[in-house]
Amino acid sequence: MAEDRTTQIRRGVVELAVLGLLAQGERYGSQVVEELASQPALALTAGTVYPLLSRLLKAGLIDSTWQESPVGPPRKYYRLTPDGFAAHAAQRDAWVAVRDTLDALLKESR
Amino acid sequence: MAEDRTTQIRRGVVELAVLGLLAQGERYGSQVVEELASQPALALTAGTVYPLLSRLLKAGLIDSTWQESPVGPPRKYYRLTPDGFAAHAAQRDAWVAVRDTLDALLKESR
DNA sequence: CCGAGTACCTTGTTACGCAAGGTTCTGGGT
DNA sequence: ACCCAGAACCTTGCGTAACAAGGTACTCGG
Repeated sequence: MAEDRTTQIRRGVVELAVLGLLAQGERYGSQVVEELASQPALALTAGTVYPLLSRLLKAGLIDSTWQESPVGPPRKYYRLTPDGFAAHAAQRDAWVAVRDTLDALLKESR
Repeated sequence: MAEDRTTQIRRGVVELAVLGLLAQGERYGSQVVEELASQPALALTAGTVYPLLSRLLKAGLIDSTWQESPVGPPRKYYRLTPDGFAAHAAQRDAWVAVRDTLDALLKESR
């Protein structure tokens, strides 16, 4: 496959994106996929999101409950735990630090 | 090893950081390591930088020449090729897109 | 009762970040 | 002459993540 180097930039930011989304309120899996896939700069797929949700569940940063759907199979809703909110805050701070550092570095090379 | 989740945020951004640094002018390996290690938000080590430089060399994004050092063994200076400058510009654009998308997403959850 | 649509998740590949280890070269001290 | 400290280079091995592709299950309409 051709190497899409810009893909690399997305790496490491995905988890924060999911935490940020769930910090706004609970969502079910496909919904998370849909919202993140609709952002061209992120372009996430189900194959990325579901394993990530599993990992966050196992880490105790989110939990989930099944709820009926009016139009199809039941949906698994995910929401942040207290640990999840803490992780979200910590990662957001780390993000800001990296963002500012990189922006400063790129500014020099204009 | 304990999981440093903030490490993940650095992922994918390292290459752009090196390209950005070399876009400012040529540098030798240890110098790149030093400058990037001194940024707490990046905290890169030699074990990360050298393999990355090798990869960039092989990809033709940078090239290198040996130069004498006044104080020790010779130094290998790296600089961007035309392809490297193009990659730098492309990745910078991708970075801006991801950065803005993520910032917008995080803003919602305040 | 079967196909279309919705929703869930797993498997396999590839590649990266990083710690740890290892080599080579230079100059200074004895 | 010799050795050692230090500067500079790079490689190996491990863990983990992103993603494509594939697979399962439930619901409803015809």
